[in-house]
Amino acid sequence: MQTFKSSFLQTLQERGFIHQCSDFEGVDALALKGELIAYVGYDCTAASLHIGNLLSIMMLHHLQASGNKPITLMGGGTTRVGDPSGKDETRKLLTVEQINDNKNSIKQVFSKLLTFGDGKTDCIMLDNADWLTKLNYIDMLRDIGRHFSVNRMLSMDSVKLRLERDQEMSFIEFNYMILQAYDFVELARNYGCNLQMGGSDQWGNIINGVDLGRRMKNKEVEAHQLYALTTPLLTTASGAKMGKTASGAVWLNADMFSAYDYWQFWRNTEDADVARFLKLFTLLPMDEIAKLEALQGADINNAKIRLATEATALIHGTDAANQAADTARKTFEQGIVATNLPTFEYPRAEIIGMGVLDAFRITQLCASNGEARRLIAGGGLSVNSVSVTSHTHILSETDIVESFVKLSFGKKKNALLKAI
RNA sequence: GGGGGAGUGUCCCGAGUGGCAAAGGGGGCGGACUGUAAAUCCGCUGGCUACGCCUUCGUAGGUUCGAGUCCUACCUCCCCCA
Repeated sequence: MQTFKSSFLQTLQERGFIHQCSDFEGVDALALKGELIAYVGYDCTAASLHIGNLLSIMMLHHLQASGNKPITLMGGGTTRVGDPSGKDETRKLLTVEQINDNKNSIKQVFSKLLTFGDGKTDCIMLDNADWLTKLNYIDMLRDIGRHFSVNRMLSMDSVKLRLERDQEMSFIEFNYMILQAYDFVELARNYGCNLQMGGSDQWGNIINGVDLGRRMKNKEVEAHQLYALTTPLLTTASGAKMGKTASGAVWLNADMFSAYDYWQFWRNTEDADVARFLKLFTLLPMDEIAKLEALQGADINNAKIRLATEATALIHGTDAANQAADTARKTFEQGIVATNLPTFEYPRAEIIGMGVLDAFRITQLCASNGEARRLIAGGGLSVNSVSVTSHTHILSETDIVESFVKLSFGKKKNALLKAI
């Protein structure tokens, strides 16, 4: 454990953000003077960022809060190439249109946690398509390519692992690290950027940028020392990768993952992870987290509720977070029908006489009749909190309580049929 | 260019003798126990108008009462030689 002088590194350290750094002292000195200009790059492979990316956004937030300048870099150019890090197979190449759509869709999240503008510590957003697409192949080989040793590139994890597993690695992907390294130098040159942060899987790519900066400095480019800082890979205490659920990733955009589901995701955190996540994913002061951390047994649930509400508020706003907390309390603790569950309206006459299989399919709780049948056989479906015992059950007048029928899939997924 | 090998249940890995809706894992989901946790145990993990029918083993044909399994061509990938 080292001690840092700057509040930036102190904060990152006590909250558990730090995995590796190329030079702690150098970063500490810059941070102390408020002269850090740090960037994180974001892939545009999906229409939303997910909680894996959230870690680095939080880091940028702490950076800004400590008086330094953050840069968010959209990978409009690099996404056209595809990052091979941590992937077994080549991903399908996205079209330029898809990438642009994704880029626009992703952008909205940053303003929740970062202040943009023209001021000294205001965040700026850039897109590496602006310079990467203008590169000339021969010039690039001469100016940048000569600084890269293929011997070394082959030894990078992102390449080596592919080769060891006999997995295909195309030339386009092989170039990814060069482009990312170039990004760093480009940002250093034009924006004074001096630090790149990212997940631990990005270490190799980031270091390449640092090295490129040094090599070019000796030659033609007026550049300053560049630094690298990475966060640990996020896993749950039981070792599973963070952020994957049955339906896929935990997205940050509300239209892809509702505030309620997002709240639920954090609410279902394992006991052993609560303190760690409070530090990483909320802005609660450390002494308050210490109090929550001290809770034992079933009281840990209070800490989880706090975690869920705080984390949801950061991304979806305080109102949405409180509403999600409220819905959860009614649904789970009081068994009351909360009306902001997913609701599907149908004429009263149609609901009466509707088969349960249809009802669960219509409300999208079950994907097929077969799935509904299986779950009924296993006691997993219920109507108005009463377990359904037969797949031939027909909804009747008595199932409609104050014009609602509450359908539940397991204990955690609910939907309402509303009679109109 | 020559020789050898591989592609299996649309989540992944992986058995598979001509009778196969296809072994076994992992993951996921549901149930029990709990605290909306973890661990553990049990069940499920192609579709349907459902004791029956339809669609699935790289693609397209063929042999056969019957093909994941045999034959032919093609596609993709890997290894060795040049």
